[in-house]
Amino acid sequence: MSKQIRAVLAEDQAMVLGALAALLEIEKDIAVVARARNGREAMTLVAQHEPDVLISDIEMPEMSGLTLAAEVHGRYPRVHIVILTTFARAGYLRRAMAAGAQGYMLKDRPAAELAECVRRVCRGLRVVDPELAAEAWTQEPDPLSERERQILWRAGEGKSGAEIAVDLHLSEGTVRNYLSEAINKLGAANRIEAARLARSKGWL
Amino acid sequence: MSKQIRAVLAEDQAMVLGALAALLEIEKDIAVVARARNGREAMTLVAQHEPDVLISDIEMPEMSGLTLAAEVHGRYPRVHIVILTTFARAGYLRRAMAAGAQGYMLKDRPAAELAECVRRVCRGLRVVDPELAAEAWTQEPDPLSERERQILWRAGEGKSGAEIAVDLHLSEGTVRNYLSEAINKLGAANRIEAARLARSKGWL
DNA sequence: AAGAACCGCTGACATTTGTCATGCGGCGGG
DNA sequence: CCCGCCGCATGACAAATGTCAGCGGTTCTT
Repeated sequence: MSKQIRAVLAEDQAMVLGALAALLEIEKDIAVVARARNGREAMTLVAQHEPDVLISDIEMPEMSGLTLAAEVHGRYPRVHIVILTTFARAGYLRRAMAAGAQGYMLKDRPAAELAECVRRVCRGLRVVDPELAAEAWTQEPDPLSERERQILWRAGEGKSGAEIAVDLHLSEGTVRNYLSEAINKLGAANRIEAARLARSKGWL
Repeated sequence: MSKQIRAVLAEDQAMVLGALAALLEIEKDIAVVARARNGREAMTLVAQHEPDVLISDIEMPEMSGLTLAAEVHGRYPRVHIVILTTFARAGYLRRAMAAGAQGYMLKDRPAAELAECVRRVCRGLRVVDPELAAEAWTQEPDPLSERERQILWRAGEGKSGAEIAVDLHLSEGTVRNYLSEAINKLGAANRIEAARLARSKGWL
């Protein structure tokens, strides 16, 4: 029997952080050696403890889990990284893998899978939600142009065509054209649906 | 020493659900007798177990935690209710209290507070985040009628007037009127802004 | 029974949004 | 050089959205 797996946990919601730690502590072969509430704190704690694995959320204040993953992977390549997030977005998965993460877990999955995922990752395996992985390969990359992105973003915030035009120094007609194009590319029925769709794919 | 506190837990993210359960199970005086992943399931399980306390998230599929709270409070007034959510919104708090909840906890708070909150609530006390409570008194109350809420919600999802009309068995004109009224009440420029505003205040 | 307060409906109207065809100037590659 | 592409623009039109005034029916008050 090998030694315990030493884990650092990063998650911005304190209650969830504590709960996840409790969940992992149930496992006799895993020990949570430190807890962080944002990316910067996590970086420090990883440096201090050089754990076997870092389990991190993505959307955190100070430093995103993706940035954190990249930095940790660069400086401490022997620390395995598991991203644990709410968002099943192909774009996030792509970036996580590029940042050197070995695992990408969804908070939607049964609690039991977390410990199992940690173990596998520490044995050098990759663990990715199969459905999401499939989607990441299938999914065409972001079809939006930069302009379309800017415009769709503002539209999603409730701005009118006129306001967006002023914002970006464009004519109102042009804004309508871009919006129409974006709606069409995304197969949506109107700007709102288009914005929601793009957001859900991680393109906004 | 009295008997263990029996709790039902409702939370849509399975991993968080499991983790919170693990967190509570650490306490010797609390037992999680059932776990639900949405409001409807929770309702059934409360009926089956008639627990001492129901701990529920707000934003869940099938049935919102607020609706759930109201139903449970109506049918099983002896079940204490704690709302556990990410959102520090005065409107949510207000509605939770109106629905008969005794506790309103934020997922931001330290993990240790959860068990303590559960104990207090079971002793008949109310537990509310003090900062949020203060804000709830300051803020003007929800100006939206139930209809306006239903309609604004759907509008915020990108549905057209026609779709909403079918959804709610109303005429399209009526939908437009309600929407106009809501936009006006909220001081917004259009349905999207109105929906965002209402959401941010916890009125949706 | 009269009035007030709602709720849902209609019709008319102005404005915003979505779609299309088309034009203009700059820029890079054959 | 000339072609084609790209970003931005127009104009014209249909459809969706926002605003208003007003109508009938129900329920609650008085």
